[in-house]
Amino acid sequence: MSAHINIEKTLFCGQSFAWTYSHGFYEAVVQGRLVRFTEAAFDTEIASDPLLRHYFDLDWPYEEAETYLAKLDSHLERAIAAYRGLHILNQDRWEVVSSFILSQNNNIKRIRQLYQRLCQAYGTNVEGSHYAFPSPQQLADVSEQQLRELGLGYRAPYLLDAVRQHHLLDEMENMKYEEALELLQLIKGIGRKVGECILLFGYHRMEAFPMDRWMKRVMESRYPGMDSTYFAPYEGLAQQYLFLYELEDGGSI
DNA sequence: GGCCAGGCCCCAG
DNA sequence: CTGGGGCATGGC
Repeated sequence: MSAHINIEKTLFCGQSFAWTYSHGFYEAVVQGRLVRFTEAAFDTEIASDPLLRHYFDLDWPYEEAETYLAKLDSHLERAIAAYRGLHILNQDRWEVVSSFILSQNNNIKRIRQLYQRLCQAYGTNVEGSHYAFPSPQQLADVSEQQLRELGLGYRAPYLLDAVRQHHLLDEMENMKYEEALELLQLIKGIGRKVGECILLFGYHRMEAFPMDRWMKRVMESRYPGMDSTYFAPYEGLAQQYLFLYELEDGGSI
C-alpha cells in the first residue's frame, strides 16, 4: 500500500494527454515503453518499478501538502476532499512542452486528439497501436503544412519553433523560476501560462501557478485580491486541485 | 449554429 | 507596458 495516489484524477486532470482508459486498463507509452495496468495492480506492478515510481511521483510528501492546504480555507478543503491523492507527474519535458503549446485556446479533449495524432503520424511504434510521442528529431523535417493537416491550426509554426529551440529545455535545470520562465518564452507560442504549465508538469516546480480561464474564475470568485503566494509553498498542487474542481464541479457550492 | 476552449502574437496607444 | 483584436479547429 505504497500509494494513496488518485490514479484516475492524476492521469486525467489535464496535465498529461498520453493516457487512455478502457476495459479497466490505463494505457500510455512512457519513456518508450507501453505501460498498461489496472487500478488493483498499481501497487505491485507500478509502485515497485523505480522509473515508474518517479513518473507517478510516489515519493513526494503529498499527505503533508494536502493537510496543509486543506486547512487554508473551506474551498480548498472541499477540492482536496473530492480529489485527494492528486499527484503531479514527472513527465518527459519535450512532451510537456509540445502538449501545452497545443493547449492554447483549446479544450482538453481536442488537445488529447492532437497529441495522439502526432504520435501516430510521427512517433515510434512501440506495440500494437501504441506509439511514442515524436522526438524533436522525428519532427525536424515535418512541414508546417503537414502539421496543419493534422489539425494543429495556427499552433503548427509554434510547435516547429519549439523543435528548433528544444535545446533550451536542458538549460533550465537549476535556474531561478522567473529566469526559466523568461527562457521558455523565447519559444513562439509559449507565454506566461503555458510556461508555468511546463515548469509545473515538466520540471516539477511547485511554485508554478498557471492561470488559465478556469483559474481566473476561481481567483475572482474565491480569492479576490489575492495571489499565488497565499498557497505557498504548494502553489502548483493547490492550483491543480482548484483547476480540476472548477472544471468538474462548475465551482458549485 | 453560435459559444467556448489549460492563450499567444502583434500592434496600437 | 498595457489592452484588445484576431486566430484554426472542432466539441457541445
